[in-house]
This record gives sequence, C-alpha cells and structure tokens, in this order.
Amino acid sequence: MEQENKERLLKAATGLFAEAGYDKVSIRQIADKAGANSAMISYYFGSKEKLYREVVMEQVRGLDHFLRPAIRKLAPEKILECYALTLQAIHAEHPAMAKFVSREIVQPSPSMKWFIREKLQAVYEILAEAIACGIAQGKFREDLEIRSTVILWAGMVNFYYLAYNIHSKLDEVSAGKIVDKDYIAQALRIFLAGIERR
Amino acid sequence: MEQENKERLLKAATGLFAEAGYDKVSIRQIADKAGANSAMISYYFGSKEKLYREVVMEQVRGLDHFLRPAIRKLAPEKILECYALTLQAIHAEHPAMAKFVSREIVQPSPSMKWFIREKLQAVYEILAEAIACGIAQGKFREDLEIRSTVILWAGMVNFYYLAYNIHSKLDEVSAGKIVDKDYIAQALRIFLAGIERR
DNA sequence: GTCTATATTGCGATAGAC
DNA sequence: GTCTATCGCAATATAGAC
Repeated sequence: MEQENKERLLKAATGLFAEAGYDKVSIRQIADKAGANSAMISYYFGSKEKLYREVVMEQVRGLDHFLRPAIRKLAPEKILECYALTLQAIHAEHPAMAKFVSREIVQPSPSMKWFIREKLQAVYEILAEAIACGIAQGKFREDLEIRSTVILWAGMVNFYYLAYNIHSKLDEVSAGKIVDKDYIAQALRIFLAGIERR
Repeated sequence: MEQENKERLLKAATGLFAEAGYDKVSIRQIADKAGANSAMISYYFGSKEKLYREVVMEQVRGLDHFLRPAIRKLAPEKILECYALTLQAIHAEHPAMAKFVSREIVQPSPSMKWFIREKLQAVYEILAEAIACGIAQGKFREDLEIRSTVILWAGMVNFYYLAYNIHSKLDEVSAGKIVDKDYIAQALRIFLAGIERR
C-alpha cells in the first residue's frame, strides 16, 4: 500500500507524456491524474526530469526482447519480422508506448542521449547484420546499400506509430480502421518482396 | 533595410524551431540569434505562437509543389516518386526543413491542426489515388490495402528526415554518409519492386 | 509519507522612452 | 522601429508542519 503512490505516479506520467510530450505536461497534471500530491514527485523521483527518465527507460526496455542474443541466429527475414513484431507488441500493450519509443528515436531528450544512442546502436547493428547476411546468402539483392535499407525498414515500422494520431483520422469515409497486425504483415510483405533477389 | 529585422527573426526562428521544437525555444533565444530585440517578435508577429505559425506555413508551402493539379495526371509510380522528390527538395533547400514538416505530421501544433490536416489530407488523397490507379492498371498487386500502402510510402520517405540526427551518427565506422538522393532512389526501387504485380 | 505554503526561476508580453 | 524595464503568470522544487 505504501508504494502505491509511486506506481500510480509512474503510470499517470507515462500516459500523459506519451500523449502530449514532456514539455506540455506539468507535474501538477501528473499528480492530479494519479490522485496524489505534486510534491510526491520530488519525493519519489527527485525531479520531473528524473521521473521522465524512468518512464522512458521502462518503455524502451520493451526493445530488449529484440536484443536477445538468440535473435542473431534467426534467418535474416525473421530478424526483420521480429523487429516489427516487437514494436507491435510494445504498442499493443499500451497504445501510447510505441509512440514514445519512436519519439525518443526522433528527438532524444538531452539527459537520455547516452541511453537512447546505446539502445539504438544495438538495434541498428542487428538489423544491419541481418541485411548483410541476407545479401551474402543470396536472398537479398546485391545492390542494397545496407544503412539505407535498415533505415527504410525502421521507417516503415516506426512511422506508423509516430503518425498514429494522424492516419487514424485520415480517410474516415472508408469503413474500418487499419489493424496493426495487418499493417505490419503488409509492410513485411512489401519490404521483403522489394529487397529480394530475383 | 527596414524589413531586415523581420526577415532575420523569421530565419532564426526557423532554424531554432526546426532543431529543438516549439517549447524548447524562447523568444529571447530567437531574438539573440537574429541579433534583434525580443520585443520585436511581438511587434512584427504579434506573439511567439503567430511567429511559429508563420514559420510552419512557409515550410509546409514546399508541399504545394506536390499538390499541383498536373500531378494527378502522372503515372502512379511517377506520383510516388514525385512525393519523395518534393520532400527531398524541401530538405535540400535547408537541412532542417523536412524535419519540420515531418514533425508537424507527427504532432501538429494545436493552433495549426486545421491547416496541417487540410494539407495532409490532400497529400494523402493523391497518394491513395495513385495506388488505387496502379492497382486498377494492373501495375501493382491486387491485395494491397490502400491506406496502409500510402502510410508505408510516407514512412519510408519521412522517417529518413525525422531521424536524420540519429542515423547520421550511427555506423560511423563505415566510410561516408548516406546521400539523400541515393536514399530516395533506393527507397523507390525497393517500394516499387515490393508492390509491383508479378 | 503526505500535505500546504512558498521560494525561485524563466517565460511571453507590453508600456513607454527614444 | 527599436530599446529598456517590468508585469504577470505558470512551472518546478522545497521547507516545514503534521
């Protein structure tokens, strides 16, 4: 019961930060949403920035699933798929989370640069290795420039979550919305068909 | 000579906003960079927000090249290419510009929502029509879900600029950087190969 | 641990001299 | 048109009572 407040603050902060970003959210808003006092943020986390840091770290930890050593042993196309599925899983757990991760990719908070850079570098290296490996195995086209190819795949996957608020409102005429799973599946189909050797 | 200050403020604001975003930039910073007085911002633009609005509008106007009526008459794959080239041109003119456009796509400023939505809707419709048209002409696969396909292409193009600061520092070991033109060319090759009917 | 009250800072905006 | 000085506000952080 004692730690309940801390947990509620963390949860409230996650939702608000994800929705509106660091600057647009005040510690009072967070405290209100958590049903706690704003002074509790300093008490538990030290400062708003440290709270934010904790939130981001918790979210980005979702990427660790993709960073398991076992991943590197998969077939190249499976590695690409796994990256997309990991982000999808993060997003499924809480619709605001992947947006969070993506936002930190685009504009890392100053105090988190080291952390983000380290994570992204690791993710990048696995994807780059997968592409290189696929080329070496004759599965992917030889003329692929590896770095661009990695960014392309990251773009196809991340942009969907980044722009979620926008595209979910576009084209409202047509029936139904895009389903995450279908989007990812189609992305993978198109990308693999696009880089496959023929 | 009289209007020089206004112009310099606009220029300084563009650079700073593009780099750090609206919230992280103060009117005093803008004035300093422009070598002007912060009171000049109210004088010329009315408020910080109106200055921002002017900056965004000027940047987003770059998209108008893509919104020319003549575009719709091009072949589907040419339309896709034109979208990418338009963003590339925006970016080439000033390395911070496309990032700007992309950021407003991801998180439109409250006061600009109407404007952004309108522009994006128009861009989206042209791209969606191009995809639909390509399918009808038997050029693209029939199983493509149009909305997802549009977002995929937008993602491939936009994410490159969004994440520019990051990926330009990744993989520093390898020689040279990715050239915008080459990235776009490869993106188009992969995407078209990925959606083409076979 | 929790709350109130407040210290402190930095911001956007403006009044008014020149 | 441009500058200085300052107002008013909102935000973070903290001291101190309970």
